[in-house]
Amino acid sequence: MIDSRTICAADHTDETLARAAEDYLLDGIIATHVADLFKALSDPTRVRVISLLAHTELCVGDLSLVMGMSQPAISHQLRVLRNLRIVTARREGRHVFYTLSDEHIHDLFQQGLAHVKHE
Amino acid sequence: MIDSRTICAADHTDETLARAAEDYLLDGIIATHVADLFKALSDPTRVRVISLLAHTELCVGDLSLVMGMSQPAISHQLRVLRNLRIVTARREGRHVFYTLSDEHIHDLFQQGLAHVKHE
DNA sequence: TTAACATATAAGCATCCTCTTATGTATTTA
DNA sequence: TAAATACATAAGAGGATGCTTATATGTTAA
Repeated sequence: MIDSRTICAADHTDETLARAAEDYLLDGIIATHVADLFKALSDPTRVRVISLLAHTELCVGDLSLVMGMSQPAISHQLRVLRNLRIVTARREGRHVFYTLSDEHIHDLFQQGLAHVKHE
Repeated sequence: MIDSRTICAADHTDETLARAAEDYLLDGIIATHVADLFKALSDPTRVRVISLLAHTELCVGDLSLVMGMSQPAISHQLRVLRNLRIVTARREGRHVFYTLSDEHIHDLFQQGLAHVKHE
C-alpha cells in the first residue's frame, strides 16, 4: 500500500526518492499549463490545422475546404486553439483569418513532427 | 458554403490555397502519430510522471507515494504511456521500474516547460 | 504452502471531447 | 432594406478519458 512508504528507486538510497519529490516533481498548476500547451497538438485535426497555419494565414472557409471537413467542425477546433491562445483571429470584411499567435507552437509542432518522421 | 471554393488567403492569390493543400497539409496518418506523441503530455498527471521519470527511474509505489495518488490511478496512466511507447517497464523482484523509453519525450517536455515558464 | 507485498487489470461512473445538425450573428451586396 | 455570404454558437449523440473500488496476477518471505 501507499502507507508502507516504499523507497525502491534504482540505486536504493533513501535520498533518491526525497530529491525526486522535492526537486523534480512539477507543481500541479504548472503541470496543468504544460498539459494545456500540449493539448493543442493532441488531436489530429488540430495538428493539421496547425500544419497549415504554420506556413500561411488562412480563413475558416479555406481551412474547411482544404481539410475536407465541415465549417462548424473547423470553427469548433479553432475556438479550442483560440482559448488556449495558440491562434489569433483577424477579421477582414466577411472573412476571419487565423494565424499562429506564438512561435512556441511552431517549434513544438516541428519538433514533434521530426520525431515522428525519424522512426 | 464549402462548395463555393472560397479562396481568400492573406495575399489573395489562388496559389496560396493550392500550395497549402499540396505541400503543407499533413497526411492524416502522420497527423495522428504526431497527435499521439503530444497526447502523452496532454494530461497533468502524465506530465508530472514524466517530470519525475525524466530524472530518475522509479517504481510504481514510489510514483504513487510522491504524487499522492492511488496506485491504480498511477498504473492506469503508466499503461497509457506504455501503449504510446513513451515509458519502458523493467521488473526487479516485486517492483516494476519505469523509465522514459525515448529521448524525444524528454526533449519535448523540457521545451514545453520552458515555454510555459517564459510567460 | 500460505501469507504478504507490488503491480496490473476489470468494471463502472462522471466528465470531457469531437463531431453533427440547426440556428444565430456580422458583414457585404443588390 | 433584403438577400447572400462567412463565420460563430447551441444542443446533442457517441465515444474517449481519468479516476474509483474491487479483484487478479506475479513475486518473495515465512
